[in-house]
This record gives sequence, C-alpha cells and structure tokens, in this order.
Amino acid sequence: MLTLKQITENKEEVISKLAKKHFDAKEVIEQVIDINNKRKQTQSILDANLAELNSISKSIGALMKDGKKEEAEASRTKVAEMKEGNKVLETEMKDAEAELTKLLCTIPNLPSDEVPVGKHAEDNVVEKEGGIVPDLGAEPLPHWDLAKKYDLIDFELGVKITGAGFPVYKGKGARLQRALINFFLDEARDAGYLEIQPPYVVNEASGYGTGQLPDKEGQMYHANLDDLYLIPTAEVPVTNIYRDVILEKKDLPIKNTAYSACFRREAGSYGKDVRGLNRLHQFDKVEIVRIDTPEHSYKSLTEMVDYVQGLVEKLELPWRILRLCGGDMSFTSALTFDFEVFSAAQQRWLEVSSVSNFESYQANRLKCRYRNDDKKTELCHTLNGSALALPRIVAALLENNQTPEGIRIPKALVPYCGFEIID
RNA sequence: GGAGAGAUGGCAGAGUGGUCGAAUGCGGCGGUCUUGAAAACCGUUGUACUGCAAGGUACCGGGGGUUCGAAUCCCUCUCUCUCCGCCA
Repeated sequence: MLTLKQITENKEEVISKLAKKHFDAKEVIEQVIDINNKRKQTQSILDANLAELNSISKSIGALMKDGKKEEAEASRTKVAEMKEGNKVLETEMKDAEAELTKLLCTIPNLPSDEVPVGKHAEDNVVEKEGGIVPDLGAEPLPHWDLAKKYDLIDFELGVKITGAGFPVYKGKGARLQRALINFFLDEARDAGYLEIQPPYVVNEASGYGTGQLPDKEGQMYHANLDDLYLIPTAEVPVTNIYRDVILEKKDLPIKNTAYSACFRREAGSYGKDVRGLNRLHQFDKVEIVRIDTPEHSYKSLTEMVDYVQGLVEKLELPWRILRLCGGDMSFTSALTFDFEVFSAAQQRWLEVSSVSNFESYQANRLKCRYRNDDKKTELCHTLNGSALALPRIVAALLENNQTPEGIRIPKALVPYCGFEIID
C-alpha cells in the first residue's frame, strides 16, 4: 500500500498518477487525509493524558512511601477518572487506524512515468521482439493434440485424480518439466541469484504481506483446518523472507530465485483460454525476486528483463516484450513488462513472464526496510518476475518444434532432458 | 497425539509489581594508543508514532484482564525446546 507520506505530501500528484490506472482517487484520498488528521489529533491528546497519568502514578508510589495516604487516595481517584476518558480516545485511535489501513488497501500503486496511457491489453506497447515464427505447414497440431499423440500429458487422468486444471505429465513430458526447472534454476544461479526452496503453504500474515490478502482471498486455495494458504507463486514465501526486516544497504540488491509449484483457483475462468496448458490450477514456475534501494530499482528491473529475454532466446522461441499500459497493469505494480511467446499452432501470443517493479508499495506492507546513508530506515523497493512459468513455454515448445519426425528439443535443453527429440 | 519447560534488544542472558526501554557479556559503530594491525582503554549502539524543537507516547512472542502503576500477576492464542508415542 501507499505510505501516508506519499499521500499527504503529494496529494495532487497521487490523484493524477492514479488516473492513468483509471482509478478515481480523489474521494478516497480526501478521506485518508481526514482520518489521518483526526488520528494525529487524537494521539496528541491521548499521549498528553498518558504522560500525566504516568507521572501521577509515579508520585503515588512516593506518597505511599512517605505515608501520605490521603494525598495518594486523591491522586488515585483522579487517575481513575482520566482513565475513563482515555478509553474513548483509545477506541477512536484504533478505529481510525483500522479505517486508514482499509482505505489504503483499496488504493492501487502509482504507475511510474514510464507507463504508457491505455485502457486494455491492446494498448500495451510492444517494446521489443525477436525469434522466428516457424512455418509449420498446412495443419499444425495444437499442444493438447501433440501431448496426446506422444503421450506426454494426460489431462483426463488429472481430472480423475483431482479435477480440471491438474494435468498428469508422463514419460518425456515429465522429464521435459524437470529439465526446464533445472535449466531455469541453473541460469538464475549463473546470473547471481541465490536459490531458495520455500514452503508451498503460507500463513495469513504472509498472504497479507505480499497483498494476496485480504482482497484476493478467492484466488488461493485455503487449508481451512490449519488456516494456511497454498501459494499462487513463489513470490509469496520468498518475498516474505524480508517481512519485518531491516537490511543493510551494502547487501542490496538482494537477488533470490526459487522454483515452486503454484496453485491458483482461477475462479471465473473458462473458454478457449483455458484449453490444454493455457491456464492451470497447478503449474510449475521459477521466480526471480529482488529487494533493492529506490535509487537502483529501475536498473534492477532492466537487468531482470534482459535476463528473461536471454532465457526465451536460449529456448529459441519467438518472443516479444510488452510494456503494460495503465489499464492492464496489476494493482500493486509501478511498471510491468510482460513476456509473450508465440504459439504457432494456436496462432496466438502466450504470456510466460511478467516482470515488475513494485517500488515501495509491497515493502510498505511487508515493513521491509534498509538503512540508508544517513543511517535512517527507509522502505526498500521490491521486484519480481517469472523466469519462467512452465506450461505455456511447454505449449509453445511442443507446437513450434513439431516436425514429421517428432518434436525437436532446443539445444540448450538437450543436456537437461537427455534426449533430442520426442517421438 | 500425551507429559513437562520456555518465549526479554543483532546474539547470549539477568530481571517476579514502581526509580526498567530494560543489568551484564559478545557483536556493531566512533575514538585513544600504534608506522599499520591486534590487544587494551573510553564513548556510543532498538523500532514506530507524534512534535519546529525540547520532548512525549507505545512496544520485553500475539491478544485480553487485574492494578494508581505490569517485562514481572491472571486468562487466552501462537510458537519453540525436552521426554514418550507415531512416522517419510
């Protein structure tokens, strides 16, 4: 969430920036400022009362010692009266704070100045593209048919065991998954990311820290009995490593990578978008996460984008990078680049990565801070990106590399797979 | 799952109702000494809110209570450790 400082010191700027995200902030910003002022007022009264109370309490001890019982009694009565008044003030404080947090949670992050204006996905700007769309002849097979033909992925079996969106990978299909995960982790390690193996289940505080809770509760699977959530991405447990932590500037940027299975309820999704591997309830992903200083975070973002570009190039897939417009970016992001690969049989672009700078929006909730040059604590900037999500990469690999002899494995993956062709 | 013990600052660890935001040690930072370093010595060293500032307030696992006053007493939740049971 945004900080009170951001809102109170740059009110007009905040409102105009949020307009880019098509969020009319005027009213809620006014409310926040009002409540915050009320909160400050209440606190100063309450603090003064408490200060007096504390000093009277101390004097009672002294009076008792000196045997001045009557004076002590008088003070006691006075304190009792004051405490009644404080109760009201305390309730007001708590209510104001709760209300403030609630309102702040409804305000999205400010888009950076680099974000293009726009409302829908069509308004996203193609930043860069590369790779070659293969000529697959007259009737290329979509990946779900290829998966069946070579017995790589069994969607029906997944339905039997669990439900739709939980495919079963078999044989070379399973080995391809394992190869991709290892390939991505090794690449990340070579690029200086520390490999983390996090829990796949998190508590409520972690869900709140990265912003899945309270509003996106319905997106996560919830283990009711223990009140734990299945992670929708490794971003959640990895970023929460830095919750309530004060880092040293010399340790920044922190670069972490993690593989995890990801679980998403995807309530409300349907149609051709969800066919085959296009949208799953459980999938594999390698994530990269950075914690950085405000000065350096956009440099980090560029490095992350370049890094992901290197991955899709090594996989020899046709790719493009989109700079998301204000209307298409996520609630919490300040600037996002999406990676898409072209799925030649489906004849459509598939999103395989999303790399974002959240600036201090996420760090504010996490209370992830660092000590700046003045030794003062300051909020960090957090960034993350997929590097990469497997299913759509697999879809594109299968479709784009199909030949009459079988499915060709890109060179970089062969050592990981242990085979050159799926036939 | 059963029985017991515990949770205090970066770490270790004292503190059982007032003068405790908290002894002491280690670590960190600054300094003295030294050609430099080590050692020794001296000083300093939590976070947040609030205030122009001086300062004030809150925080000793979380929440609630008793009391004029709580790190200290009571209730409750969470977590950790030890022993037993089960087990990849």
